[in-house]
Amino acid sequence: MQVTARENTPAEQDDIPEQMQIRRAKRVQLLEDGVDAYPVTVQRTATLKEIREKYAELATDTATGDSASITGRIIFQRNTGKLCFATLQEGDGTQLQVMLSLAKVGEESLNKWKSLVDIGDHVAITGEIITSKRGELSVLADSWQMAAKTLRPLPVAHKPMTEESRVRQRYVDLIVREQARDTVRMRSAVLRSLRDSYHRREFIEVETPMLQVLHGGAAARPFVTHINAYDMELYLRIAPELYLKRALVGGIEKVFEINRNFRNEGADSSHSPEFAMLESYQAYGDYDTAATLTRELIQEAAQSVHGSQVVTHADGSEHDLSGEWAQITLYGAVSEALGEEITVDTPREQLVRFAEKHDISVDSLAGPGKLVEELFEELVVPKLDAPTFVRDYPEETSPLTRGHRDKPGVTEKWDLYIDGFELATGYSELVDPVIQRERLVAQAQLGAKGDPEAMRLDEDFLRAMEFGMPPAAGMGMGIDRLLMALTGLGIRETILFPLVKPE
RNA sequence: GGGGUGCUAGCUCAAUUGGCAGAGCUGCGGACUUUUAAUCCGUAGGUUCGGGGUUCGAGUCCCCGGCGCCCCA
Repeated sequence: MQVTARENTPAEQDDIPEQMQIRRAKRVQLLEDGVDAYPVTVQRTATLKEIREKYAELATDTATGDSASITGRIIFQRNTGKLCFATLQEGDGTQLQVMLSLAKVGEESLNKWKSLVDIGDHVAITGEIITSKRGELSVLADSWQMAAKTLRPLPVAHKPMTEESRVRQRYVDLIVREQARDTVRMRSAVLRSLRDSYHRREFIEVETPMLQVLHGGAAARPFVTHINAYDMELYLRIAPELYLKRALVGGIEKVFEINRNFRNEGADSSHSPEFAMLESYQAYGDYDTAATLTRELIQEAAQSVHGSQVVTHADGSEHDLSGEWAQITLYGAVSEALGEEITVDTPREQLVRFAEKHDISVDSLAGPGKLVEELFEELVVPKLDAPTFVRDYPEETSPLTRGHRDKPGVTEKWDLYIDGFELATGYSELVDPVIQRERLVAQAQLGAKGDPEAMRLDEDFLRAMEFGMPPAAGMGMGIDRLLMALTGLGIRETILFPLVKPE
């Protein structure tokens, strides 16, 4: 049948590719035949998955006598003269073959199928459940109906799309690539596992402000926005911490939040400007409590999505997350890497010499604590593949953290590293409002000197602290990074629609 | 921020020193009642990311811009 593009304007014909013009013409042809190319509903008595499960053991070349109405997107077509095959796919990727024969549907219906149906279209088929002579489970159509005509051709199913195309047109990626679909489902399963784990431990999930008058709770550059009603600047939050602590003051003793943070910094393969973050606080816990909880959350998530605490990454490598995890101290690890003992009392000049010896550039404003962390990141972090808690960070770099109960100069803080990147951090929280104020004032003074990452003074937060926050364990974990640790994927693969610059 | 590199048909990719812009799949026409990325025959499809320049001639060389990727800071 000759298809013409009769209802397209000349301008459209000039602008759009030939294959899209043809598909538009097929849509018009359906309408002229009195057929809705986008019916409000079609009959569906079974999913493809249900049929696959129910008839899994059907022998080759069998007619069941059972009828079903199914729907799906066509992903392959194999047309012969009087018998047509197509492979339908539904949302979870389940596929099922349909067959249309001249004998069953008649010449006119078969010709319409061959001339108006394309790969990518959603169709509805009613017919008998059979197996073909090659043994393929199929629905042999008595009738077919267009469910939704696709106007753009799908990419070649057996050549991978470029990474950029996959990210920019995730909807297409999801149609053609199983791993894209699996990743969405795995992320959902991980989030459900985390929530289940918290609920089993009687934590309460809350949602704290994402639009904030003051940004705080972390050292990061915020996104700035404007509220017309008050005619003032607002910030997108960089962390929920200061509000979750207010909740703790108010008596919500076990609290967690899973939501988005926004940081106006670099965007590359491991940093996204918006990212999902988990934070939780537990009254009368400390950083050891938080470490145990974090390990269990991750192990339970691994168990629920992989069925094992030994997770298999996309590249086939196995990573054992089971059992107790290594615990090292920051100063101990750096000392070992340097081959010389360093402590909180090691003078800055000596640390600078160590840095220069290992070709590590030094920020002229960096204090000794910051320098030790930089030495750690360069010399130790790349080797931390197995899950490792790194403990006891310098007070200088952790202004919201309690000083260590035994070791002067360091704080009760750990960072959790897996596969060489930082996945989570935990604290014995600082609850003394006087010390808290001193440290926040010092931060605000840094901000006044031009450090864009420094925190501002949040008087309302300090007022809350002055009402008394119980001793508490705190923990924060990047959800996107947790997905990376469980799958081995890049961050842009774990986020369904990552931010990309417009084309 | 610096360096390198890429952008060509709907998709994935070729194109020698600067010399007719191609292939596979997809599409379209035809054949085929058991295919599995069906097969066979025929055929269409291009602002080579955008703009400027050099040249008889630019996908290719130069300049400016856009969007990626890699490395470094």
